[in-house]
Amino acid sequence: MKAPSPHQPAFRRIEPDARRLGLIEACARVLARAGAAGSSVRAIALEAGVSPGLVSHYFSGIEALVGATYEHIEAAVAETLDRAVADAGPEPRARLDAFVTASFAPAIADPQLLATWIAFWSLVTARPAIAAQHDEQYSGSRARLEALLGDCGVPKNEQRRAAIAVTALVDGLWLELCLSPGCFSAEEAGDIARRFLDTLIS
Amino acid sequence: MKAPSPHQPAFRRIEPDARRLGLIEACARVLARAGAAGSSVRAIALEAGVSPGLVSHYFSGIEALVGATYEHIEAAVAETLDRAVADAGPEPRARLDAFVTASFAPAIADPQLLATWIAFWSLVTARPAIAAQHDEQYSGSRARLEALLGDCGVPKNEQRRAAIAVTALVDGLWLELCLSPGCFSAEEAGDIARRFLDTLIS
DNA sequence: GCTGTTGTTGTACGATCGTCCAACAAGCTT
DNA sequence: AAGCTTGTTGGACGATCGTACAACAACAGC
Repeated sequence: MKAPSPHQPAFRRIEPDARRLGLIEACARVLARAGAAGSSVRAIALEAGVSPGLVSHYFSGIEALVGATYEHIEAAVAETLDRAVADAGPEPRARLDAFVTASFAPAIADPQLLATWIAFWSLVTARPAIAAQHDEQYSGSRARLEALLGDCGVPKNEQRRAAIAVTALVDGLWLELCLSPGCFSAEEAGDIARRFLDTLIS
Repeated sequence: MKAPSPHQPAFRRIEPDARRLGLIEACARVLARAGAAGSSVRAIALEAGVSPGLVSHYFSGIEALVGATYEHIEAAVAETLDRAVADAGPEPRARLDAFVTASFAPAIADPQLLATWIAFWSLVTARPAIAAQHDEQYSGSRARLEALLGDCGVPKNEQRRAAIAVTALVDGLWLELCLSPGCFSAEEAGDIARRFLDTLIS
């Protein structure tokens, strides 16, 4: 029943990097919509407007695709936070406040974003490569936070511990904000986090 | 090749509640070992030493089994924490310290325990019943913490916010401790949490 | 010991999973 | 315009999934 139109291409060839990106973004959308259990190769390929076989062609398996998706989303989150810090101006404490405030903005504290994290976390225990990827992401995130804290006068020998604490508090608030959005508001989460920063810096 | 021994029963009938519990504990072990993706009805039945059909007989589906497993594990965790608080004696601050310290003890901050949480979280977004179960667990946990904080002199109008903060910090530390155990130690996590309590109470 | 109840088994079923690969066609090169 | 490269298709494949159900057997009551 294909319409034998004069010459409508059945598909378009796309530059490999662009195709990879399209699959990664489709994976993120399916994870957000259907959760980890409903994110099959076929569902992702359909979302990307592509044949199922292409997933195997670009990724060694669906776990590799989830890993790449996590990496991509994490980079986007980090860029969003960095931009918020940059927009806050030169004052160190304002930059730190901007960091935690942006962590609870709608684009970040998004239940659908949590789906990608959960799918990734579910692989951390079993797959050493995924665990290494998580460690790298965590230490990178912590390093940025240590720099912000250092600018606010936190002594070097306390930066590591302070960064661990702030990361944990922000992540814990973020997680709960995603899991049950009605329990407390993003503003409240930001207030809690900023008040904690007061105790670290004063 | 079955040994036709004179009369070895092929199976034993067990009281329904005990059988339910056996399936729940088997589910927890499989989740811990194989993760959410590897926890099939067959794997759980094998772990429980039982036929696959029995799972359908006791639970409406595998999601219901995961929900019941979460409920069971969460109750066990709460009991462990309550016991630690009770063993700490009457002094309010010592009881609060015992609560956070126990939260990072090996039995609680266990990567295998995280698998149950992740499997459960992956259902929260899509299933309203699971979301309600999570909300109930969270508010119960927070209520216990509010009482401990109140005993330490935290004013009533600050208890809610303080409990949210402590829960988030402890959960964030717990999560990271499970995901990459080598990054920081349980003792360090306890120190961070107790120091945070100092700032809330003083 | 016999019988009735019912907890339990084991399998069949259709659906869906991830992976693979030969054939096809889009678009650049000549 | 013809050929070539290769990105892409689409279905086949075996494995595994969750569920349902008829047959069976363990155990209590008689």
